[in-house]
Amino acid sequence: MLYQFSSEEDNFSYHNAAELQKQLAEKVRLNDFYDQDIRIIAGTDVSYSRNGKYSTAVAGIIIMKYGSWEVIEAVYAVKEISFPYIPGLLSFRELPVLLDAYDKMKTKPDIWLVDGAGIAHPRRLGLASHFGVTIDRPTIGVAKSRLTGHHMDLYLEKGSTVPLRDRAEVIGTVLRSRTNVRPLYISPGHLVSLEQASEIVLSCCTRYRLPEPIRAAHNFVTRLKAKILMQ
DNA sequence: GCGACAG
DNA sequence: ATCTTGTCGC
Repeated sequence: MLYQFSSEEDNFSYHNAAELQKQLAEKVRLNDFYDQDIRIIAGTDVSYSRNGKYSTAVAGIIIMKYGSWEVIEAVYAVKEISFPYIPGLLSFRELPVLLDAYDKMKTKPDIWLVDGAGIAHPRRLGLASHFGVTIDRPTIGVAKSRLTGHHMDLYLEKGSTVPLRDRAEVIGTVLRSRTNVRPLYISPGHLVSLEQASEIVLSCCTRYRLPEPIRAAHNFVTRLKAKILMQ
């Protein structure tokens, strides 16, 4: 077997991993969309530092008050990972650390912004969807670049959007989160509709390209990693 | 066979 | 993601 989880027992070939994704993708729900007021929102990010064949991954989760962006809680986890980055299989690399951090949380956010794709994925199960189905909570995928699908050009003004399509199927929204910057690739992860996903992300964008929860999580893990590497 | 390719 | 210096634009 070519690739495996950090847990020694399970072997994972690309084929097996892809089949598992297809299975889990059937559990993704976008219709029973999230229809309550968002009060608490979470953002995730993972950063790495290389150690030869392995990598030390640091996953961070920031939980904040929606709108005021006041941080309520911040948790993190560190893990050695051997699963390589393979386009389409990112969740097998990042999910274990992310779930370790998740286990440390006290607060229960209404919805999650995850760094990576949701259903805008070859088998409709990007990291945000995989994570969402696993914890059975609403998630939205926020990717800084395109994994799959195609789209037209969009206006340079903040707030402009264009659908992201795979053939005839709409799998996400390309969103200009700030004027004159590269757009974000938004797709529902789990328990949110496609329309809501981009609306919610835009509502989290202040004066930066990244929505506040993701930006905070990114800053968090970046600083954490520097601190951890010093010891 | 040749490109494309989240983080 | 990470490696890396200066540099162009709002």
